[in-house]
Amino acid sequence: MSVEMNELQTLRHSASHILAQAVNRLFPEAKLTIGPPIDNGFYYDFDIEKPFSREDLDNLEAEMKKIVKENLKIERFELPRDEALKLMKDEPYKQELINELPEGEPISFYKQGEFTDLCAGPHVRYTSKVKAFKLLSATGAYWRGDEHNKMLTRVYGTAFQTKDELAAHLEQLEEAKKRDHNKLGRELELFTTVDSIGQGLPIMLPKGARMIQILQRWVEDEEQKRGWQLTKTPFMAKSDLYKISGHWDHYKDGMFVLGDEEKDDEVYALRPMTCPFQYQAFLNRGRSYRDLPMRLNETSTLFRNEASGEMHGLIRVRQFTISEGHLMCTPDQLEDEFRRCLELTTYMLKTLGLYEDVSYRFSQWDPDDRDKYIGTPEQWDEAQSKMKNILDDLGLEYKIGIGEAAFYGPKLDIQIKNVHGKEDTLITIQIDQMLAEKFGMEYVDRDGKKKNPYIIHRTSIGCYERTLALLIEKYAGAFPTWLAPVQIKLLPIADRHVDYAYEIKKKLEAAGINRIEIDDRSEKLGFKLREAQLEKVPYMIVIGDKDIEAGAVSVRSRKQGDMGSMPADDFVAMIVKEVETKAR
RNA sequence: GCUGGUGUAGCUCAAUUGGUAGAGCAGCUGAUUUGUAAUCAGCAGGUCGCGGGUUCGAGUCCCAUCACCAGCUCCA
Repeated sequence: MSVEMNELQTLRHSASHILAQAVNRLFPEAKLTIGPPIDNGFYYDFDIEKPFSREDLDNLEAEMKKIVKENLKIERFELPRDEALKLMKDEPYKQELINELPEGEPISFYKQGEFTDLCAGPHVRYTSKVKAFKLLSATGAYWRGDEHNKMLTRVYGTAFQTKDELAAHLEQLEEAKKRDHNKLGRELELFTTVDSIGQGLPIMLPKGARMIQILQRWVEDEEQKRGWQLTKTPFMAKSDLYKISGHWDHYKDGMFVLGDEEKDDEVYALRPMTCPFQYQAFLNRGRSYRDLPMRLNETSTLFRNEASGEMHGLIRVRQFTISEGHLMCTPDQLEDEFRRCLELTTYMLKTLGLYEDVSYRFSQWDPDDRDKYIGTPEQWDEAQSKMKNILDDLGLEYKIGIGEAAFYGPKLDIQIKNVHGKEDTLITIQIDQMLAEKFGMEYVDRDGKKKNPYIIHRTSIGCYERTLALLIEKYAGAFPTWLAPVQIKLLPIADRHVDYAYEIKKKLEAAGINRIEIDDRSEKLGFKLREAQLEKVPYMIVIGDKDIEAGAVSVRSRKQGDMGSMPADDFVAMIVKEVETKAR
């Protein structure tokens, strides 16, 4: 971390030390842990009885300003291990860190005024360099990111070279909040939640449900074109099924189990994944190599009993619907089929306008955490090297995520960041050579021998709820016309114009455009237009005497502003074309 | 699950040291019939998230619980 640190990171790192110094002055009982720079700022974790309040943060910020003003020199020095431990005798966490430094590695410290911290550096040379900073929040975080460890108090802050940059960043944070799908999606009446239904169980309102319907129809049609066959499988199964798949051993905490294992003869569970259900379609009869590749897709509703603190709007929920798919193939079909799965997701992402926003993660198992996975190290090596070859052949740029694999195999995860910068998996394509064996899935090969197929688990568009959430944030609610729950708002100026508005609506509907609203309230036109703008409608059509006379409509587009008057038929043709091409 | 924060009308927010809930917008009913950010008048709307407790009296204090938000951990 030390060597590659850029100027801004160095500045932020020093800001975190200034924060630690301020904490030392105002809360001398606090124990120091670590305080690195991060993407948009820095944090520092403290072990302290009572977590910091907003008021505490304000006081700390004031103290930090003092330290900056004191213009302390920041000096580096190194110590042998025994002296380092002695210097940090009141800092148990620092001692733990010192003890873990490998023999021979220098143990470096940075000193500014009365404050000294164990640190690899580098830092700015004087505290006065850190002029523009702000403490943002205080939250809990486990020591070393392990939930079995003590929870520390983490202070998040940010720092910039100049006050203007800081102000711009803070404004950007405010702007981001306005795009937050969880706020916007509720305001636009796409979804809501209800206390009595429970956490992570959103209600899709008509507009949100309509959007999901549009996406789903598009996805199912596109997949069908590409050789996928739709299945419909049950939402629940006996525990027997999950015992075969390994879910019972590896995923039970994440499942909603119906009944009591101790008392009941049979226990059911809602499905957390589609795999073992969809495999039954393959198992329906004997298969030969001629049946492969067998591509099965399903618009699949899943249930996962997420921990209560995990739920977040439409991004993390307990019931969701995924564009699921499982593909059974021979070893020599694997690469080509994997590529085709990736092409499909790329097509989906490009059409949605999210392609530029994603990054790729090659999620591998963690050999040191064997309990989390089924299969042997040899099987994992094989599956992972297969996947690596495919990814490298495709020339895909990816990072590696150790311990991020599914319990049955490695994954290519397509990651996306939400409006707050938090990353989630949008889409995943996985290679699995373990479950086929567990389920006795076989095909007869050319040589007359029975073999287990490779299975690709994949989604094309991800789960609809999460994808919708990202779309809300991407477009700030102003969806492309093909996706908009209301595409056209018709605004008659006076009552005598309402009939004509209905005529235009009929014309549009005859052409297959049916997401139309007529606002026939007796309000001033300006007011109606404002309302339509707040609803982020792509097209607003004003209808008055002149329009009726000319058989025209006055069009105001969200993108192009006032487009003037055009013949009604021309407008219909324009919209039809726009929706067909999914133009943004 | 953990740490912290927040719950008052559909939305945004008020309510003195504890004294019995109010405004704007939205909604509804009339009137108005309008060409680009708010036409006028009236009406209705809340067991202050839910449940206990303290008190003569609780939106306000205490306990418990549910939901929402940020972060951690976990994950699509």
